[in-house]
Amino acid sequence: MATDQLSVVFGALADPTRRAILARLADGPATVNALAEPFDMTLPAISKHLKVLERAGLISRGREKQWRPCRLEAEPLRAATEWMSRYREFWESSFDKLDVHLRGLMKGTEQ
Amino acid sequence: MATDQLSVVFGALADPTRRAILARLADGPATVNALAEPFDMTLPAISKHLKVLERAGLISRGREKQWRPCRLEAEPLRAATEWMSRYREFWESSFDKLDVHLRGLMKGTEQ
DNA sequence: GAGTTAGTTTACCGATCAGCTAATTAACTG
DNA sequence: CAGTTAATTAGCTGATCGGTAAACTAACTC
Repeated sequence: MATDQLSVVFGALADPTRRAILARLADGPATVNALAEPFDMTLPAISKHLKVLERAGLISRGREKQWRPCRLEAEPLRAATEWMSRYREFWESSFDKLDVHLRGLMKGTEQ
Repeated sequence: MATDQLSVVFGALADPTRRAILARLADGPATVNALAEPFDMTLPAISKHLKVLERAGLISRGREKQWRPCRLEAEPLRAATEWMSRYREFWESSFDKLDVHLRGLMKGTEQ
């Protein structure tokens, strides 16, 4: 996968297990075992998913005794949302959609 | 990659070439060759990227003489944005961030 | 029909991904 | 210290990804 920030974030979100982990963390920090519990998957697999999320900046990890609690870091989602917001006008209404389309045509013909 | 709609959309966005193609299509429909022009990449490579975008529902393709014009279909971005909006409160302000964190702790201790 | 333009398909390649098992590290507990 | 709990690392596998070159299809043009 590409290594630019946006690609890494979108890539991290492109997996239902990882999205579910983020959803769980929205309720507060959790240990790796707690995060793994709902999934029919080994702990190393979860550990890898967490590493992907960490690389994307979507979680951070602490140290507390023998636990490494994970916490949600939503900041990268701001950049991702901002990128998508550029296209908002295209889905907000069919009117906008037509409007944008016509503007595109006008630009193409230099009028 | 997982085959659920959200994963396919996020996966399609996790590549700078594909995001650039979408940006180009925001200015209006374009042929495959026109889309390929800015990239130092062969046509089959672009063709594959377009297939990924099409599978995600982010573009549609027509037929006009010997051309297959691509057009932006931003609707899937609505669902993606909606999914992310759940986390908006986590990045909007540090106050909200603290607030949400405290709510999480309270939930954890059953108070 | 021959040639050209637009694009896709096929087959291949090396790299990365998502999962597993087994082994290892780190910290607590008796 | 021995044992347990929490989590990571290492090494393997099969599948997918992103790219290529070569061959092919489809439609237009002379």
